[in-house]
Amino acid sequence: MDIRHFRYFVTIAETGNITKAAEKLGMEQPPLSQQIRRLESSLGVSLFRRQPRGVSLTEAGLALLPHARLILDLRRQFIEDAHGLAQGKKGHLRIGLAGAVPLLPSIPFAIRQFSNIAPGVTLSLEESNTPALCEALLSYRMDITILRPPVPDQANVRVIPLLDEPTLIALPKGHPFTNLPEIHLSRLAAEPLIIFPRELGPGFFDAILAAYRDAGITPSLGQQAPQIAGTIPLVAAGLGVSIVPQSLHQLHTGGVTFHKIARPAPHAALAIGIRMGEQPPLIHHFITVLQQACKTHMELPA
Amino acid sequence: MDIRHFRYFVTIAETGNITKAAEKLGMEQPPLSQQIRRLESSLGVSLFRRQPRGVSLTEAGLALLPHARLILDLRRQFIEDAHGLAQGKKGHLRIGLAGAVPLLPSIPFAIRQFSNIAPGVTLSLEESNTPALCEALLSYRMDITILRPPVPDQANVRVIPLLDEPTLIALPKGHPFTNLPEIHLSRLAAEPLIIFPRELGPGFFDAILAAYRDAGITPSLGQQAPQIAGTIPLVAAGLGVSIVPQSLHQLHTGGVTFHKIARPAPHAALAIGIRMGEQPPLIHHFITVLQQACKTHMELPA
DNA sequence: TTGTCTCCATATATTTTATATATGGCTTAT
DNA sequence: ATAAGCCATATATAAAATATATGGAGACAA
Repeated sequence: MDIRHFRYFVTIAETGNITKAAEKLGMEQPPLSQQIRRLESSLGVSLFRRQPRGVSLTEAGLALLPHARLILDLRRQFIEDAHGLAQGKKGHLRIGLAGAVPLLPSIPFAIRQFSNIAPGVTLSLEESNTPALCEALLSYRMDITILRPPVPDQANVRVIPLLDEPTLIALPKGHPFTNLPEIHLSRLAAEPLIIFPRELGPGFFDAILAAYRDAGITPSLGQQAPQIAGTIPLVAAGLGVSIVPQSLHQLHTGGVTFHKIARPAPHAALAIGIRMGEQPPLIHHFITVLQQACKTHMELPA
Repeated sequence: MDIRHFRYFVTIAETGNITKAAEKLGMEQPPLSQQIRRLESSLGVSLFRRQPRGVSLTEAGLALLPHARLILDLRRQFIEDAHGLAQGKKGHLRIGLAGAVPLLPSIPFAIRQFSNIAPGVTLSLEESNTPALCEALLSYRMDITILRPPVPDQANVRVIPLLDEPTLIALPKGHPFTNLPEIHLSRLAAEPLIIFPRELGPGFFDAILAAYRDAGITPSLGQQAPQIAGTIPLVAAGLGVSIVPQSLHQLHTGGVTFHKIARPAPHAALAIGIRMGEQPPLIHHFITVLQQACKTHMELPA
């Protein structure tokens, strides 16, 4: 009982004539006769009545015909689904986002755009830190990530630069520098720096430290926040200042003001991370949409 | 994309290990690897990720797996249905009944009993005259008939005697003979005989005529009724008398009384009619139930 | 009725296809 | 470092479906 047999059965039932059915099936009559007989004997039922001018369905055949059609239909659907998945028109994408990435307008924009373009694709989003994202990626719990380079194992994760986000200084409300149009890092020498821990975001951490160094000072490290957005409440509490990606200015939690940084200012790099060597069409599409969105969306009002 | 491939796919997905899956499938590992690779290339999707310690489903594979399971299930159901049909446990039976047969208690009784025994079988009933039943039988519009022999083409219809039903005389209400315990046919010589036309029921017709002849008289033929039960209103209208199968006494249409016939009395023979040479289990079962019901149900109160 | 035509069944040969066997390479575990 | 597990490849074998050739039974027309 193979797919082939279902097709034979249905075609013969439709033509009522083994010879013509064979022609329709692109084969000769004897093998078709043989296969149908074999099918009937294996099922233990006669599907057709052999008549002088052709064949006609028996009661059993009539009863089973819709069932056979259904199976053929489902098989066709299966194959179509597979092709859809192959072309990235259908499927599911598990997206991992580094801290505060959803606050960056171009990312949600790109995601919305992608779901419009590929309505057959379902998405799931998860926010985490860069090392955890890499691990999830490599253990196939995620399909694509937007992270803050560098990544722990360059060998297995392919990193595609996406954009460089400017950073802002976050000051507690009422801080003396609040009125300055832009602040040079050197003026922060005396303030404890609240920062996202290096092990959770080495790229961002190092960029900030490098900027301090370029400004000729060494920051006094204050408390650490387990998430990038978590630095804001600490600043609001007066525990120090922080350097954060520009997108965080969208967090309208009272008690904190954001300020431009005079050059040299650190940048928060964002990149796409995918498994090395892989690039299914679904992921490829998504990357294209992301890059496009980041190019056209040169947004981020200060 | 064959049934086999679906099974391979599902089994590998379940074991996560091609070698073990092959064992489970009763085959060796290389052909299984080969078939899955062929399947993947024909679908254009990778179903599995080859990993050092086995294989794991890709997103596409995960998405397609339930679909494959469904198809395998439906195929199994198909085969089970076919076997059910083969054994007469499932299916449909188109039953043709000669005129007034449903009035005979043992027939509906048998039908009810059969639907209890074989709940998977659906039944359809149709009442018609014997020649029409035979034709429907031979053109496969019916599967089994209960008719009044003889039948037109003995060659193609197999007739299995079922029972001999006594007949009654139907008199218009108030007829002088109404009070007699039983009536000899000879006393009906003067009464027009309302009868079911010979072309629609030769067996019954001839049996009545033979009884008249045996009684030494010739009936004066009155109006004909297109159905056996149709004779009753004609009798009630005073157009004559009629000889009817005993079961018709159940028709409580006013204006007619039924009376025993003194011997020699005609009998209305009932028989099962099926297509010559065929006897699917479903029909065989039904015949058995019918015969049993007619034996135990030696009913028919006068 | 006879001849012819249509259509299915059977028999044999051929080809295709799947499978088994043997082996190699890669990765993980001990 | 060595062994074990697992998948891939190559070749050979076996099984299967199919094509070709032919026969037979019934239907239809003359």
